[in-house]
Amino acid sequence: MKKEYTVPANFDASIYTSHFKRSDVRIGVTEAMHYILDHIISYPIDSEKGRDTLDKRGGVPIFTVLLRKNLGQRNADKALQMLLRDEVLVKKEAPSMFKKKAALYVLGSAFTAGVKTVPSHKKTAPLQKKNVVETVNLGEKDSLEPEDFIPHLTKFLKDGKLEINAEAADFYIQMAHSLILADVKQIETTYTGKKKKEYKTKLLRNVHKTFSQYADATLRVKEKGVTFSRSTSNLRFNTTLTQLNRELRNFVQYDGKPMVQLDLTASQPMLLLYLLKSKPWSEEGKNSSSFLHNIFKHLTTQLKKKSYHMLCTLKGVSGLEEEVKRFEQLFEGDFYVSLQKEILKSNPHSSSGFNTRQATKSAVMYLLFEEFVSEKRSRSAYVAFSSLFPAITKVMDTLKSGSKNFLALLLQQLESVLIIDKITIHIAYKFPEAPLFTIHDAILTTPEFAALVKEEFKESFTTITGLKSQVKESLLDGASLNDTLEESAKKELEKIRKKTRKTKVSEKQDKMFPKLVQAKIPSWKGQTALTTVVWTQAKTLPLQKIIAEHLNTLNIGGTKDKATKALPMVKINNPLEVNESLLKNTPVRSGQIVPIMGFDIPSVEEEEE
DNA sequence: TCATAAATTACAGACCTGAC
DNA sequence: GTCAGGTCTGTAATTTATGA
Repeated sequence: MKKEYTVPANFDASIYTSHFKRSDVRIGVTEAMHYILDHIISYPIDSEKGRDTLDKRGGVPIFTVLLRKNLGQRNADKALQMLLRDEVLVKKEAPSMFKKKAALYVLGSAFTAGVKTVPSHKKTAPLQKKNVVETVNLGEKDSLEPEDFIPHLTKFLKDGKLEINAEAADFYIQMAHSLILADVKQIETTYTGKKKKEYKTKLLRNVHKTFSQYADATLRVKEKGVTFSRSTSNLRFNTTLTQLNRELRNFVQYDGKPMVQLDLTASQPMLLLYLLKSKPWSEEGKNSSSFLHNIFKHLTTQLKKKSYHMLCTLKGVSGLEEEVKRFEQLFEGDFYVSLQKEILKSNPHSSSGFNTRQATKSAVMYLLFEEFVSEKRSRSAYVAFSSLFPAITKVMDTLKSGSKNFLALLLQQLESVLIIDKITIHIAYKFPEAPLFTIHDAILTTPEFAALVKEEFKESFTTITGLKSQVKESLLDGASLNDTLEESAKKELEKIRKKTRKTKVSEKQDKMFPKLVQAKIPSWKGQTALTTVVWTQAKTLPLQKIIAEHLNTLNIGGTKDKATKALPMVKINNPLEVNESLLKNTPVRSGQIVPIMGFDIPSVEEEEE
């Protein structure tokens, strides 16, 4: 608690506060001004490092939330406002600094000559930042400009020929949706009575939500076109395609033709094998200039914490050669099936986690990317794998020991460089006509080039890594999806049920859509109507269609009761349509409050009609 | 587990309102 | 004019989707 404040010598608070009639306000605001100025002048108090940081930032941060807490909202706001108005303080324009929770301030140029002290009246806590995010990454996020580096991929994304068959996708979504709705009605739960009804209602809401998200995704591709960027951390090339739901990917077309997806089978284990055979941590590795060694070197210097220790441990692992040979043999057949057999052979009792091919695949992902320390080492998947491949497990553990994302990043960078900067460049050179797209470890092209690209994919993978690979080919065709529709719908429902089970059924019933009970429409006729925030909230509702339709029928002074009635079920996909008709037909004046939501989510019974 | 991007929600900060 | 509370808007934070 300070007894006095340090303020600029020529600062006189009474100029700013004398017009306040109430003395407590005068004192409060004066105190606040002094407090703020003192904070600016005597910051940083201690270390050299603090001073450096201050220089770098070019101003003193003030967290408004703390200022208000310490001084009271009114005093803090008024004081800051007046100090800024007369340029006693100047706010630094520094976008995104402190994640917008604080702004940077410096003294105005007229107030930098000398300081004086003034007494403190209140016992006010210093402006500590302890509860607020202290360390903020001030480094700029430098994004690679993909078109400069990988024109062989971006040119197909930019030529406007990549599109999604939105009608077909929408039809598929609706089919799946209705199938799921039918299934939901037959669901038997352990819940009874009211709880059962609640569960189903909630489940239905999630179903609606999920499908409205899917519908949005197709619309996005159609309206916004494709977007792409390349990550600096894992070097992956992210595009609209990588974000798209797996099923919806079947409706993507290039130049009116469907796509063929060429997948590297068991790509992550394969890359692990490549890593284990190359041993970039060994002495020979140090001098090699292959891309794998470069990536490894670069990553170890980047995440250098404990990396020296890590390298020593890696060199000390014995018996690796023999294990890698055994590991490589698994790739002769289907890797996951072979691994599953091996594990079940040696560990017939702890078979859980390796029952099916799919389970084995998940288990492998888990083993690759989870960090196993202390009690986690007793988990069955880890026990089973490590008894079969102790040296490989040791290597993996060591790689994760410095930073737990090391192995994940390493494999992802390997995969990206291999696919994007090596293989696809090679293919593009050989077949310049072939459209090429990537989804991380998969390459997509059109059917007429599929065979050529597939062969080249395999061949250049082998040339670069020295490993034999298998490439799985699948035609992405919306029509063939209908055969597996029921199955997909079941899977989707399972996913949604899992999500629904996570939260307790009875929770949040009354808080479903709290913000939508009332909404203010800022202006109308040619001006902005629904704000984006209100709209995003409105359109996520399962009953999105109702809201806009309903607004159209509303008169001035419409009540919540009126709004609750007449709720037609009309599907509206495009928010813009709704906005426009809202402007034309809704007789509301600027700033008027109109009820948007005044109804509950229909229960299962009501839905049946 | 790891990664990224988009959607969605929460909240800061400025401004507004009506009683006093 | 203040006070106590509100709205509005843009952005940070979180969630949810994708990938492995």
